[in-house]
Amino acid sequence: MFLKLSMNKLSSDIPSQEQILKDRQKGIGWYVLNVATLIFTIQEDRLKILLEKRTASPEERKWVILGKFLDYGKTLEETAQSKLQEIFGSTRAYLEQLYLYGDPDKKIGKKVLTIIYLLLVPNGKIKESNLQWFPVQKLPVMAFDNKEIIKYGCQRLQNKATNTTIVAGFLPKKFRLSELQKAYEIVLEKSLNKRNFRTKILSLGILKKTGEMEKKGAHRPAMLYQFKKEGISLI
Amino acid sequence: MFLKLSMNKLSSDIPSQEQILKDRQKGIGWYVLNVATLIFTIQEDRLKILLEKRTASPEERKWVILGKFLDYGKTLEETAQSKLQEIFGSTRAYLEQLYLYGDPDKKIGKKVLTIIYLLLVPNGKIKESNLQWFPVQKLPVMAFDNKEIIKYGCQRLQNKATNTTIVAGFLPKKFRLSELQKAYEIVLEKSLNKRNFRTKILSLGILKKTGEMEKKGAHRPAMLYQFKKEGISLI
DNA sequence: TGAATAGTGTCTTTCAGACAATATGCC
DNA sequence: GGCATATTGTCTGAAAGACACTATTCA
Repeated sequence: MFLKLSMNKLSSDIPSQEQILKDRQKGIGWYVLNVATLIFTIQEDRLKILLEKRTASPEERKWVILGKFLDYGKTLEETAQSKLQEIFGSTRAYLEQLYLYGDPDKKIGKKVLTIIYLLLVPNGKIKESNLQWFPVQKLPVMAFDNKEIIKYGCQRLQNKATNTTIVAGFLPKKFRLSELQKAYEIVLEKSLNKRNFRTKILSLGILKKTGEMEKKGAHRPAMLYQFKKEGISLI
Repeated sequence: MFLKLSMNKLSSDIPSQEQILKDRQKGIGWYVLNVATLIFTIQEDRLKILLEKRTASPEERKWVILGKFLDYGKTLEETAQSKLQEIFGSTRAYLEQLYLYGDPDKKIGKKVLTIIYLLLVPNGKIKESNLQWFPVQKLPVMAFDNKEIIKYGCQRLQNKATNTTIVAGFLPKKFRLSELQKAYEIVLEKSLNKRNFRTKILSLGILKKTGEMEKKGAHRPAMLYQFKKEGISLI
């Protein structure tokens, strides 16, 4: 039955059974690639990650990292970002490749590879209902080994935050220096000295005043800054 | 013809044509994974990389990065290291995953993914004749986009050398401090102050004296050091 | 005027960088 | 002794860290 199917629908961009069998002889496996996205944001002064609830077994009702399989003709980045488009209706985000997992299930030979992407978004509203933000300090019951993957992602984020401006990915385009400092403090999980933070960040010459002030609350208004160029810099 | 073949040899660890076609409908592609290894060493006070000469077209006689396709039941690391075993008869090396390339050939949809691994080996003898060490400053004519990949690998190596002990991967287990300094100088492409280098590296507390001295040449003998633990540390 | 956050002055400690001296082997 | 590399002493200036002060808004 399925042989008929394969004859009719064989398209140029999919491998033939013949090729796969030949490759098997030569010790070459065929795989699907799961593009997994660790989508982080800062909400309520906490680092949060976006997760999805499983509706099918196995591990039904447990939570998982978002992911999407790679399709022919798409790049990895396009695939990772298309997730953002679905969820937020926007693709403004910092995006970075983290790690490819390819550990096989020794018994059957696993046919799924997983590439992890790190995405930082300014706090956004979710359009889908099966998704939810969770503080990384307080994750729900997670399926498979997803908890460890998140831990690894947090670690990389922290390392990167130590010597780059990566946390800028959490902020709007224009921001107060105290907002930037707060973002660092949340990610690094330690408080910073205001005087030293401001001196350091301004001495790098990567920020510029917008000229606009933000008046909010019963206190002195703050200058709004923005980065001179997109992307992250070393600090 | 090949349908018959597929019926006879269908094994449990390879995907069926039926599954691949179903996946195609759902926007899921199937790929082979090339595990590419950037194998670096230091020879004659230069950073060198191990390359292979192509014997088939296209790009015949041009040089390429070493690589091996991932097979079922193997891990990525195992695959990368098996290359070392073939070449040097040993797998002692520093190994680190760098980057997954998945940019498609827009016309046909590329079916090969490439994961780049970085490997540092102490200067070793090659068993195979179609391989050759090349200084990274003086690469031969290279096939495809391999030159850019090597450039990227060198950059990552340099970045990593700036704040870790990664260059230890080039040294034998026991070494002189001046050897270690030399390795840093070659990778970072700048000379370092002897006094400051020694103070810094010793203050980290990651090295210990072996008690052995190396007498070589008409000068004061040097203490041999070794790392307290395997792997790389921050500096 | 007081509460709250923005922004600055300045001292101390630490560390990177530079230069130079002494130590110990072999010939 | 002379050469070559190993090892150590010490000065200087820049940056990190800590503490305390002044500035501006609103209620």
